[in-house]
Amino acid sequence: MANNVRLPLFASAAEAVPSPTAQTVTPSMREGSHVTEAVAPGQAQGAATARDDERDDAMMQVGDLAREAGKTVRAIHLYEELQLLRPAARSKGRYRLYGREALVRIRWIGKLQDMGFSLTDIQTIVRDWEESSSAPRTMVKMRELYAKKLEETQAHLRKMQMLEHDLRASLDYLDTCEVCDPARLLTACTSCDLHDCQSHVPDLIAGFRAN
Amino acid sequence: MANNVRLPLFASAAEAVPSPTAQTVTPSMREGSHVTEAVAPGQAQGAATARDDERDDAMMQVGDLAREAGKTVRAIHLYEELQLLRPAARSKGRYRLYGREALVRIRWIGKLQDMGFSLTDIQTIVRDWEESSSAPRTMVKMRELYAKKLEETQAHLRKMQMLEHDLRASLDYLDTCEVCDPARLLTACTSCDLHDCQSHVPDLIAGFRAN
DNA sequence: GGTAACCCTTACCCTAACGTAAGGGTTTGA
DNA sequence: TCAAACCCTTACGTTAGGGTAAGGGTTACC
Repeated sequence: MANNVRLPLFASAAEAVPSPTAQTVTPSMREGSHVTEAVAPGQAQGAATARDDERDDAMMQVGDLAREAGKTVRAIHLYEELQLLRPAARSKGRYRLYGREALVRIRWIGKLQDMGFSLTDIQTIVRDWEESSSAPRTMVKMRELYAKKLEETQAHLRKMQMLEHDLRASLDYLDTCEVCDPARLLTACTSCDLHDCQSHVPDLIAGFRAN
Repeated sequence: MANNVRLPLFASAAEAVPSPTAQTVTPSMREGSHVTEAVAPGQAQGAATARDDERDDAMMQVGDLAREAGKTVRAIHLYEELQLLRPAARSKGRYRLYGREALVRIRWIGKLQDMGFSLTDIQTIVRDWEESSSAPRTMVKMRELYAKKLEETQAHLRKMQMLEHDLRASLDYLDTCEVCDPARLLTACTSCDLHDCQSHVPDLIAGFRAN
């Protein structure tokens, strides 16, 4: 489970506000379609199949899911290819159909990615889960994973906080420059004495001319 | 300057503890070598050329610099190719030679990367700096850049803190699993009532079975 | 029954930041 | 004067997470 990789920072597209161009965003498919329910292997079978069509669990097709999850259809296809996500069913014409848990799943994937798990890492997690032969043992395993990730996350937070501090220091430093004569060149900066903490120029400033 | 890209999280190799296999880490090159000083264009020329060989500013070659900066030689070559870093001089045999400012520069690059700037972004920054015709105007420009990045960084921090929270919640939740009977299967979890906050299973847990 | 808006599968494309290898000089210490 | 340890340039390889396009069905609605 490869660590030491650059992590996501400004990526995940939150919730994706439904674009105003799609006024008639119908759930695309009426309830009465012929549908082949994909019974999850090894799961309780005849549980609750027919009696749950009260709310908004009308089965989405992939485009709807993508919109709601703030992902692209391609991404969802990819997750499926990697066995991270399975459509709950297929329509007569082989359209993928999803229930609301798919949203939970996709958000879960997104959060894991944001924490720095690669899709390959997530594949491993999913496989481990599916091959589980003992609930508590699997849970403890997952706990360890999360515990480790928590530490990494905290380390990352500390690092980012230092960067935040560096940025603030630089902004402070640069504030002074506004009173400088626009005719001056950068070469004059070395002998500038306008800045408060003369002694140590912030790293993010020093880097500019260290070449 | 492309925003919305996944940011580095656990990447940069800090300071790279000099590996114990390299006991004889000599600065590799005696002082008296024939060296062509690369006079930075447009910089003060006959400033301090001969009278600064007291300390440890003996000119490093690329391997030394790499070690001290915790980067690979390849990375340094790349930075040079992208015009982000220039060797202070070359030896007679065309070896790159660097002073200590190169370290400042590399660390600067690293911090910018960690904040989410791509090398291409940094290229732009460097170009802007080098083409500057007014110190304060350039400084203000850089300030704006940093100000924007500070906001992004803060947003990222908030996000990561939420993830940290999610992780903690999951760890709490999973604590309970240790008292479970190892013979139980995951399918039994749906009817488990051992967890404290029964009502909402944490996202990072719910995701496991939402498939 | 026609058509716009979706969806399906397959498959090649793309970028960033290096990694790695090849073929050949350079330095330095024994 | 020789070898180990560096370094140089050039250039192709790699990985992750999708993007995009092609060719061809499906659905829903009029």
